Amino acid sequence: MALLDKHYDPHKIEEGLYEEWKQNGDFIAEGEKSKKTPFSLVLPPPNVTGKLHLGHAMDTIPMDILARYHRMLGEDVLWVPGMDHAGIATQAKVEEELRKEGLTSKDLGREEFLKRCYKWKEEHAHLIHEQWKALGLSLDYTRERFTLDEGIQEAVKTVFRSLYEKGLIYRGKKIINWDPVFETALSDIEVIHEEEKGKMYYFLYEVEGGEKMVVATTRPETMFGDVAVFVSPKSEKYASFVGKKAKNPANGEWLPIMADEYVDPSFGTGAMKCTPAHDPNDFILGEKYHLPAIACLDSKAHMLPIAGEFVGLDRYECREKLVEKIAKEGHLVKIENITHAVGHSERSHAIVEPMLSQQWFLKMDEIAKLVRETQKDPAKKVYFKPKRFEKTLLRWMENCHDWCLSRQLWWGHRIPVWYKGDPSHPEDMIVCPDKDTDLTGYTQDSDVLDTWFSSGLWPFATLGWPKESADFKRYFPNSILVTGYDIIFFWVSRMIFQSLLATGKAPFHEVIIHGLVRDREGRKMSKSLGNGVDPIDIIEQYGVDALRFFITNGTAPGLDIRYEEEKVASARDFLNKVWNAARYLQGIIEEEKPSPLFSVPLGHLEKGILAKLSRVYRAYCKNMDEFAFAKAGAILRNFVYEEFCGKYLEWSKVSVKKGGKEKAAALSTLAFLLKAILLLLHPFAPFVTDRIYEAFAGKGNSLMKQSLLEACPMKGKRPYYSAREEASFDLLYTMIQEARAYKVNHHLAPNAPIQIILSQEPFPSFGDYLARFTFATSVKIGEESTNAFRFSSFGKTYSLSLVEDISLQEQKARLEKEIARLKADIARSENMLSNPGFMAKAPKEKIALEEEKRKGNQALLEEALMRIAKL
RNA sequence: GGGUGUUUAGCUCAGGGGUAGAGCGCUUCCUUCACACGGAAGAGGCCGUAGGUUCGAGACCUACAACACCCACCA
Repeated sequence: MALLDKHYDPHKIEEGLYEEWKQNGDFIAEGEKSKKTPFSLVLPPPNVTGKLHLGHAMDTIPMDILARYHRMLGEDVLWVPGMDHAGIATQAKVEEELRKEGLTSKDLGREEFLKRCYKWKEEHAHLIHEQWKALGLSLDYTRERFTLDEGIQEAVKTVFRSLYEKGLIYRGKKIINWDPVFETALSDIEVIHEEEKGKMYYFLYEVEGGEKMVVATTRPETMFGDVAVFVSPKSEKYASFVGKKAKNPANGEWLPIMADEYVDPSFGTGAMKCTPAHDPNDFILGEKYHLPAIACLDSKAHMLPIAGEFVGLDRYECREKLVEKIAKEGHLVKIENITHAVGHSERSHAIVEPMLSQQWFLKMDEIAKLVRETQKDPAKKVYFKPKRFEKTLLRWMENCHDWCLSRQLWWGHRIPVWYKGDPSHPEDMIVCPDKDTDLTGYTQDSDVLDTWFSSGLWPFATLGWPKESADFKRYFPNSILVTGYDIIFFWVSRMIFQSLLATGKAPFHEVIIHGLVRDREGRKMSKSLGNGVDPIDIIEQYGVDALRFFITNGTAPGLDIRYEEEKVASARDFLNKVWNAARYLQGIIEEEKPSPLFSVPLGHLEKGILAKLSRVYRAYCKNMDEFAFAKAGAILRNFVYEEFCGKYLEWSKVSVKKGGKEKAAALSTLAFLLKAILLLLHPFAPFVTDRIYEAFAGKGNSLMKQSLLEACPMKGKRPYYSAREEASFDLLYTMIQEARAYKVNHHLAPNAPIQIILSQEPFPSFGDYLARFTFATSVKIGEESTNAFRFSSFGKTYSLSLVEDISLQEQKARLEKEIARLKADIARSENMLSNPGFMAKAPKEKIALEEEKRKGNQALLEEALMRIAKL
C-alpha cells in the first residue's frame, strides 16, 4: 500500500489518471448490447475558435458530475463530445491571421480559404481536447463529432430539404440585419441592442406652395434613400400637406407627403421620413404604398453613388458632412441629444445596418406555435430547471420573427440549393438535389447557413440521424442538457424546434439552466475588462477537483456565481481533509485488514455514525436527482468535517487503542465510512477520490465502476438506521462540547485535567470516550453536584458534573442564565399552546411536539430552580 | 416600453410557514502521534421598505425601492 503524502498534491495525483480511465474504456457507452438503462447527454460543442474559459466549466462540470453519478447508479451513460465550426467567429479569426500575412480571404479563394479554416480547426481541436482532459470530463471519444462532419452534413441537408418542402424555408428579399464589417446578414438574436447617446436631427423641408415642415431623423445619411414623408392621418397640422410634395434637403428631390396610421402624431414632429431600403418599418410602408426601395449604402456601409458628392464615404463621415451641408443651406432646425438603443453585431460589434437583401429564411410562426403547444403537453415537453426559464423560452417564441438563415461567409454548411441563370433571379432552382441529379448549368448558392442551424441538430445528428442507427434508437431523446441561460434563444430553443420538426420529439427530457461566472465584483468576465480567469491557472494552483467542487457549490440553480479564489482554496482544503482522514486510516490498518461491515459486532458510536451516513446517503441522492449539486455537496462536506473527522474518527481512536473486538469494529466502520465518502465525493472530485481509493484497493480500481449503493450501510435490504444510537452519538458530543466550553470559560487550558462525575453511563464505555476528549483524569458514576450540566436523551436524563472548584457566584450565574433560557423557551411554547387558533388549526404533530418540549423544559426549569435555591 | 432575477452575519451566498444557517474573514486559545490546507471556544443578523393572508411570516401574497440581467423596428 503506497503511503499517502502529508498534503494532497493535486498535480501529482492528477498525473496520468485521465489517460488511465480513457484507456480502460471507462467513458465508453455500452451501446445496443447493454441491458442497463440508458442515460444520454451531449456536450454543448465549444467553438473551435477558442480557449476554454470558466463559462465552459459551468456547463461541463455539472454534466460530468451527472455522467459519473449515473454510471455509479448502474446506468449506461453516453456523453457525446464534439465541437462547433462556429461560422462567423472562426472565419473572422482565420481572416485576422491572413491579414497578418497581408492576405484576404478573397485572395485565397473559397477552396484555399476553407483549407486554412480546417487547419485552424485541427490546431484548436487539439487545445480543446487538452482542456477537456484537464477538467476530467468523462466523454465518449469513440463517438466524437464535429458540426461539419459528413454525417452532420447529411442531417443538415435532410432537414433543409424537409423544411423547404413543408414550405417553412423560403428565399426572399427582406430587410435584414447587416454586419458591415463581416459583410454578412445576421439573425435578430445576433444583434445586441445597447443604449447609446445619439443625436436627433431636425431638418426643415420645403413644401409645395411655399409652406415648410420639420422632419426629424437620427440617421441623416439614409436620406438619399428617402422616398416619401409620412404624417398621421389624424394630424390637423399636416392635413393640408397630404398629397403635396416636400423637398428632401439632402438632395433637393421632391418627396410625396403621405398619411398612414403608423405615424404617431405625438412623437417627434409628427412627420417621418420613409427609407424602405434601410428600415424595417419603412419597408413595410413602402410595400403598402408601392414605393421604391432605394439603397444608399453598400455592403461595407459606405455611400453609394446615389449620395452624389458623398459617394464612397463611410456612413458616419457622410452623416457629419451632410448635416454640415444642410446647415449651411439653412435647413437645419436643431440637433437634440438623445439616448436610444443601437444594434450591434454580436461578433464584430459593428453597428448593424438594416439592409434590403435577398436571403433564406425559416418561417417562424407555425414553428413557434408547435413549440408552445408541445410545452403544454406534460408527456412531450422539455422540463426546465429552474422552471422559470421555460417562460423565457415561451415569451421569445411568442414574438420572434423569421430566422434569417443565410450568411455571406464561406466557413459553414453551404446552402444546398442550385440555381440556373442569375442567382438573384434564377430561371430554375434545385433544392437539395439527389446524387444522380444532373447539375450542369447550375451553380450552388454561394452562402452558408447560420452556425446555429447545424448546432440545433446536435442532440440527434450526433447519434447518427437521419439514419435509424442503433445509437439513435437507444439514446434519443437525450436524458438531460446542461447549459447557461445566455444561450436559451440561440441554442436551446433551436434544438427544441429542430428536433420536433425532424424527429417528432423534444431533444431531451430536461434542461438544467445555470448562471454565469462573474468576477469578484460581480462583473461579467470579458476580454475587454481583462478580468477573465483561465481555469488552467486555477487547476495548476488548486487542482481540478477543487475547481469542480467550487463551481458546483455555494450557489443556487440558475443564479450567477462569483469567482473568488478563497472559495477554491476552501474546496481544496476540504479535499485535503478527506486525504488526511485516509492517511490516518492507512496508518492504523497497516497490519490488519478491516472486516466487512456488520461482520463484527458494532458499538453504539459505530451504529450512530452509520445511521447518520444512511441519512446523508438518502439526502445526497435526492439532491443529486434534483440537480441540486450544491446541496448534495454541502451535505457531504458537513458530514466529512463534522460527523466523520470531527467526531467518529476522533472517538474511534479510543477503540483502536483498546484493541480486540472494539478495534475490529472501529476499523471495519472507518473503512466503510471512508469508502462511502469517496464514492459520494467521486462525481465531484474524481481524481483525488480515485487516487485515495487506489492506495487501499490497488491500481486500476476506479470508483466510477462501482455502485453508489455501496456507500449506504445496509442491514438486510434496508438502509441501516437507529435513532437511539444516533442520539447516543449526539449526546456524547454535547457533553464533550460542554466540558470544553467550561474550560474556555474558566480560562483553563484545553488539556487541563479535570474530573467528571456522571449520574449514569448512557452506554458502555461512554466514560472512556468522554475522558479522552475532555482530558478527564477520571469519570465516575455517582451523585451529581449542584453545578451539574444536565442532558436528556430518549426520555432519560443524564448529568455531567465537573469536579472543580467553581465559586458559588459562578454557579449561580450559570444557573441563572440557564433559567432565563428555559423560561423564555417555556414562554414561547405556552404562548403557542394557549393560542386557541394554534390549538384549533395547527397540525397535531406540531402541537404534540410543542407540548413535549414544554414539559421537558418545565422539568429542567424546576430542577434548576431547586438547585439555585440550595446554593 | 415589456419581462425576469436579486435584496439574509464584515464579504460571498445557502435556506425556507413553527427558537436564524454555511464558507471565508474576525476575536481568544491550542503545534495533542491524519490534517495549521488543522483543532477548540466565540463575537457578529428587528432576513430591503410598507401593507395584507395566517393561530403563527424572515419564508406566502400585493405594492414600493435599490441593484442586476434579458427582450423590444417608434422616426
